[in-house]
Amino acid sequence: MSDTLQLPTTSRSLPIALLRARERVMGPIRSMLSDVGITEQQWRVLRVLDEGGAQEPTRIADRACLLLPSLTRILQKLSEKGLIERAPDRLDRRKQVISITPEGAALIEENLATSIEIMDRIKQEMGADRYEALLDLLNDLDNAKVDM
Amino acid sequence: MSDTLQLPTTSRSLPIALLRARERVMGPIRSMLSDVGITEQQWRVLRVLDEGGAQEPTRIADRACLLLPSLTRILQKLSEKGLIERAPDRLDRRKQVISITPEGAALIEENLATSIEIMDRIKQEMGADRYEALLDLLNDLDNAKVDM
DNA sequence: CCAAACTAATTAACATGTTTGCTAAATCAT
DNA sequence: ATGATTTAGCAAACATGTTAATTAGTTTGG
Repeated sequence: MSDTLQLPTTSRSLPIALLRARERVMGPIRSMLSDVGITEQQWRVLRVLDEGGAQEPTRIADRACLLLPSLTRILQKLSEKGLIERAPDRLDRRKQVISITPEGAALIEENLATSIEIMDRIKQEMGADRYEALLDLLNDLDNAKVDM
Repeated sequence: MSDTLQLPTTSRSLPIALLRARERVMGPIRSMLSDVGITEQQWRVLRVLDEGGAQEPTRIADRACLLLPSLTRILQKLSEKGLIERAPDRLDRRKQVISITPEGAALIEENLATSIEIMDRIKQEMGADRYEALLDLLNDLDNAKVDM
């Protein structure tokens, strides 16, 4: 397909452009994860636990960009799979402490390289400088105050 | 845990950066739409129909970035609300033709200005040049071939 | 012509997104 | 202290995301 003089409207719509870009990135990652039998969100939770150590659900939700009700269900699934464990917090009985099991850590270990490869392919395809520029702009947008 | 393989921190992780940026943009838009009683996806479908005229579900799904099974349910809801209408395609009886009703068009009319205002605020906050650069990079990413 | 392959749309099943409300526990204010 | 407020987490309800299977209609190849 040759270049068009005018891009379709949807391409200049920020919400849709963000949606499409994310789908493009997540496609290969999701296909990797489906081979392992976990979802994208379950993967994010395991990574947060692997990197940040045992922590409470509220903190996990913040780091993994999940709402607490979603996380509640995800933790139940991960617990059933034997990939995480739960323990009560002794100082604050409202809280729990979630930790990754050896099985969970092994799953991360086995798939980390592939995950990095996928992101590197995208980086190469876009060019490293443009890739970094995109990350900068996305963080800018996240830090923008859009409320009145 | 091995330290030779290190994924980027969340702010330099493209999937998470895309997720956060999108949440930032959609927050105010969702709050506008909840006042009207429709969801973000229902709004996208109505806008596609308003802009592109009557068309078939497959085309709507492509333009609104929705999977066909999701769209099927959304069209049912919009039909119940009286915002769209369905008609059979005379040339190909597998197809339908979906069109927006006057009520649906009125809903768009009443909220488009607010929607544009929200995006303009974000554009101002980021700076117009950076906003446009972001859209360009997102489209780049969408056009990148990440499959092998 | 006709069986095979394909296409459009739907349905089903499971997981998550999102809002709301609830319970229990901790903190605050007077 | 103690009533009001806040915080942590869970559950329910509804909508969408995602994959697989299904139905009905159309096109293709021999």
